[in-house]
Amino acid sequence: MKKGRVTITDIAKELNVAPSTVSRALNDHPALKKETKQAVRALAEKLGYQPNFMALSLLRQKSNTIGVIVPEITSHFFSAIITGIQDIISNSEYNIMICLSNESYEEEAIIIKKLLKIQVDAVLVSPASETKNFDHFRTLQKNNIPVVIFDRDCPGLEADKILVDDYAGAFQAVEYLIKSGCEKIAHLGGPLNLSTTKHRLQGYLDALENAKIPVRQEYISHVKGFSHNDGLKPTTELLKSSHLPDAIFAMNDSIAISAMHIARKMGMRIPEDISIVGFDDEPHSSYFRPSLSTVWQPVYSIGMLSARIALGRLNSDNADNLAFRQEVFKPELVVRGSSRPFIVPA
Amino acid sequence: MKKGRVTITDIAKELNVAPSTVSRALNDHPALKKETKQAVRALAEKLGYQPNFMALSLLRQKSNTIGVIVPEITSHFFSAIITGIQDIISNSEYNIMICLSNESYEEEAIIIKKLLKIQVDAVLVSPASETKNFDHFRTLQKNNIPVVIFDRDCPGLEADKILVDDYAGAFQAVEYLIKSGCEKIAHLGGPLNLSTTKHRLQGYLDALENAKIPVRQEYISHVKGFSHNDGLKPTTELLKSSHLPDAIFAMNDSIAISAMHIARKMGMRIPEDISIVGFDDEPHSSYFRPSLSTVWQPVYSIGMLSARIALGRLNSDNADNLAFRQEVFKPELVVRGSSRPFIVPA
DNA sequence: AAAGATAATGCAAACCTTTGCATTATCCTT
DNA sequence: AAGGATAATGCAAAGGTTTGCATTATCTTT
Repeated sequence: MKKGRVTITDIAKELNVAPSTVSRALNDHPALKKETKQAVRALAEKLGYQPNFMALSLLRQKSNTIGVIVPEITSHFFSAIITGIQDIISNSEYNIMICLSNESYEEEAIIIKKLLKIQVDAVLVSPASETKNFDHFRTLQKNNIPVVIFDRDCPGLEADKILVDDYAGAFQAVEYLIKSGCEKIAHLGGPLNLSTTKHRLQGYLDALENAKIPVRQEYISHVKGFSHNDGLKPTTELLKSSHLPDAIFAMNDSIAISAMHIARKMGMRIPEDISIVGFDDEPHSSYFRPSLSTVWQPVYSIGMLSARIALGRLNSDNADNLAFRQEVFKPELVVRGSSRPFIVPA
Repeated sequence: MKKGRVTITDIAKELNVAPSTVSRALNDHPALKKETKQAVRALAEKLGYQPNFMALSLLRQKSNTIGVIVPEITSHFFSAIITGIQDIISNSEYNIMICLSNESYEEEAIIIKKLLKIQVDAVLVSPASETKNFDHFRTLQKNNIPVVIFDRDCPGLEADKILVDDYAGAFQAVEYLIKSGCEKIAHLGGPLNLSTTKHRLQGYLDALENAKIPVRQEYISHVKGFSHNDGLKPTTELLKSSHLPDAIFAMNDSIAISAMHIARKMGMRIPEDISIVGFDDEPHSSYFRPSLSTVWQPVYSIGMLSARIALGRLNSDNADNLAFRQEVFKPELVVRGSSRPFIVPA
């Protein structure tokens, strides 16, 4: 008995042919007798031959692996994007390697070194909230590894980008709040160096200005994290202020939920006393009471398109000179019970 | 200029030594002059030498990759487990490859073929709900790939297993409902071939029997999926019945949430008219109103332990003859607002 | 200084597959 | 039947690294 896997050489020996012949038979090379091909294939089948992936990788200098870097995976937002990516990539010859930066620049840099080491063929990345410098992404590009940025933009970095029009989403949400009669609209925002939260803030500001409502700094707070617990303290402080807001536009659903929680705890009625609008439209958001008004994003599509673009870069030979693509998805306001109704006039 | 990456041979040529010497220098082989080592290392550093991962893989016949198969990733449950796995593996020499079976046996089988093809060193898997036959996992084992099963058991399969005592969790939950005064307790269960939901059902049944409460078949329904929407119809039917239950024990939080939703829609008060208890303790569950009583599971620990056990198998040489480990975590009942209070007598 | 011991390095195979080029076998044509 | 054309297959390198064994260089000892 031979040890280990069946190799092309095993088949060659048994058939008294050269390994190259076996290789050609399995790859359907034209200059080969039909009988030879059939004999080789039959034996390969019989022995359960499986090509050695590592040998192939070494030969082609190609790992057939695509790296995906996300800040975290426990929120629905990123897990849904990843599902979209998976669904596209799993139908290709590539495998994906998911890495978590935990919103840390340092971890992100380490991940990139790791991906460089295993020689991934492409990288999809949504940068950590801490990340301000993008040279590590440029390092990938210098090594001829295409980089696709999704959701969170990297200003100044030349790369394919799949983004969401956070500005428009925020503007729309705040405009709606204003039209529904709110005047004292607060914003629970996120880190300022993150494109998404920065644009949401800008949308908020411009919607106010557009309606000639003066901006009040005490209505704007910047939440440290992105999960429920992170929103509790800022909301509490906001609602303890002497100038009580009549609406809160939160940077995401989790924060909006914790705002709802605190507001109710303080005896406020939603939406009668205060309207609350989130961002993301997580699946459970519609099950809260009242159900959460929010801004929907096409998460699954973001994932799929990012993956498709990466595959496109990998499959076309002239990929390098192709201009970078930048796609911006439109989010959509979903009005539910946590904000006052407002019927758009015909 | 040389093309492509710097190799060990490039360094060797420039220093007029053999590639083997360079290799030994970089690996700190004892039989090498200090000066040689230093010279090699200096040049390697200067040229930015990076060992070729594929060549190493080929040589060692080892991909340094661990496959992880989960049914889905959008629920908090699996994404938290994966985070636990990641946190352990990322500190090792291994990389992980996450694959989604979408609860499909067929996709699971395809994934395993793929993992076999890329020659992963180990596989962590939580089988799809459809999966009844485990031969594909045995195929992995036959190829000397350790398999670690987590959360969902595979009866009859010999492997390392990290499970949760779903039976105890369910029993505890239902026992509590009984003690809090509920008598007509319904169960929204899952697929019967899944160990987790089967054990939860059994815990429910035994808790009733233990309290001498007769089991009523019309109180037991089997939900097709695991997400909010899947629970709507079964709950509606349950609550339309002439024998209205005074409690619902749902197989997970999402289903419990949709049960809460429907119950309230039908005008029932929670927990006055009906108590509702879930399973999983997802982060947002405590933010619902009323907050959801549920059974907490140590998701992160499940992930970490699974990963540790896999690494253990890979690192010990005598791994094969080591007995399989089976660890069963204890879940914990978390009583919140969706069920009637009950103070345990001292 | 020569022999023997030891330290330092080189050679080549191994891991597995593909592929350009060389070679051999087969066939056709005159 | 011989020459040339063509069909079929083999050889060997390449991809990058490690490692057992062989070899060379250096040192020690008498």
